[in-house]
Amino acid sequence: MYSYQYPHPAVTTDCVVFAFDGRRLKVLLIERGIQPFKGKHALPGGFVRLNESVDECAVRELREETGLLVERLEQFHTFGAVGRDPRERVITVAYFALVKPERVSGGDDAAAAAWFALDELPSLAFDHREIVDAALTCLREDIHFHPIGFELLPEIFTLTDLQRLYEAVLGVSFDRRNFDRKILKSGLVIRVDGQMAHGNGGRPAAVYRFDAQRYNEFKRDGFRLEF
Amino acid sequence: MYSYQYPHPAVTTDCVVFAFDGRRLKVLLIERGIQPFKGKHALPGGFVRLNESVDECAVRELREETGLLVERLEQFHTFGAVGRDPRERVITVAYFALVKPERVSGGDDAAAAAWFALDELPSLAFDHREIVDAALTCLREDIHFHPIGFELLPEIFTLTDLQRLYEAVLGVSFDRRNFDRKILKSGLVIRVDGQMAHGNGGRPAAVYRFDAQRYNEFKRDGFRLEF
DNA sequence: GTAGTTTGTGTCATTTTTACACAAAAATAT
DNA sequence: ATATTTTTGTGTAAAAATGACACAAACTAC
Repeated sequence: MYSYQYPHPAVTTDCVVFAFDGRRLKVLLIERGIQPFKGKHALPGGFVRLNESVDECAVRELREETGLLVERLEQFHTFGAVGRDPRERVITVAYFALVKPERVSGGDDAAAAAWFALDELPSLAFDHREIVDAALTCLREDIHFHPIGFELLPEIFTLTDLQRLYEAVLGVSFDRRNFDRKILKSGLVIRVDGQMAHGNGGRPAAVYRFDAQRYNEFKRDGFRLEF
Repeated sequence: MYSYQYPHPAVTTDCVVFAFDGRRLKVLLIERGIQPFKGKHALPGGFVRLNESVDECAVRELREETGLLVERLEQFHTFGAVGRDPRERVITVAYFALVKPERVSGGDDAAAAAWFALDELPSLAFDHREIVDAALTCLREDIHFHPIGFELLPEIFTLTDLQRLYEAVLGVSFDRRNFDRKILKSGLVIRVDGQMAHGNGGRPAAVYRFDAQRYNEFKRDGFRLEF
């Protein structure tokens, strides 16, 4: 029993984990094992402990509930409406993460966790649908400033992969030649020699990797990819 | 006495209120009347009540402590490190607001509140310095997408005023003719006829006001002012 | 091998950006 | 009053970025 002179809300973290399967953005959801909303899908998350920072809580809860150990969790909004949890007053700090496709069906012990395409989300517990929508909005703004491909694509990729990612996130489509020109001019990607991407049902494509140094400069100074 | 089965942190809100005096950005601070950090300067803010949303708390606390009733408070980050308050575990949700200069030395009953230039901030209580810095970073990103001049400048203003605002926020300087051309082409401002801005020690300048409709379009669709 | 899919490649017109200088109007100093 | 200082108003030319656009080559699937 923990007593306070004034009433205290509970504080949780929730994580919206995005991945890209080459066509669509996906989100990692768990199935709730307890009431309320037992059996419904929800974002991985849980209560903040007093001896951990909120950021640490987000990382820990995500790992505990899905097996994913994520390098970077980006806090994007805190949801603090009255009544968003039927049990008690709960304020949740929401994070999003980007993971590479290697980890989507990977060896993580994500028994209860599963990926859902953004446009085929099941009904979610609490206000988690609103949280996912807010995360997506945030990602769409972020993509203008941060070269997020680094975190969502495999180590090596084709320019078409990168273009599909941008198109999926922003919901638009680009001219292939103009897109390539812009990306190449930025110096963000480096061509990987002696390798081609086969198996797409067409002419093999040149493969690229991100230039980590240039990538970090962009993260620091801002990156402007405007279409 | 309020008791819980598990320990709960306290949750507060803090507000970074920015104003622009024509030269520099200023921040509204209060002087703490109680321990801890009694006598030190701090951001206006306080504990979230269970019957109000976190957003409502931010508005209420700002009004109670400074007399300012702000139309829009923008939540930008939640600070959740362990030990950031010596009394107990406190997580704070931070907001920022922009106010017009009319309200800076205005009739608000802001007895204990005072404005400080950003580059002359006193030492602050808690981690509030870090919060101010984060707010400024956020404002610098925001200015690229939102025509914040509407909220920081008086109803009518000169293009030089607007340019000084951008220069103060971003810490750079622009060519006057190129700046004017870009602003005018955007259609964001409308010239106010029959009035000139005298008293600046030079040739009188044409005065402008924001086009509210165009302003709202920009807020919805995004606004790109790149220099 | 045939059809279908995907990649690689370049140019031109338009738009946008950047750099840059001097005269006019007012305030200030003498 | 007069001179000096400060601030505003105005245009152009070169460079860079953007957007539109088509066809041949390399592979896969059948």
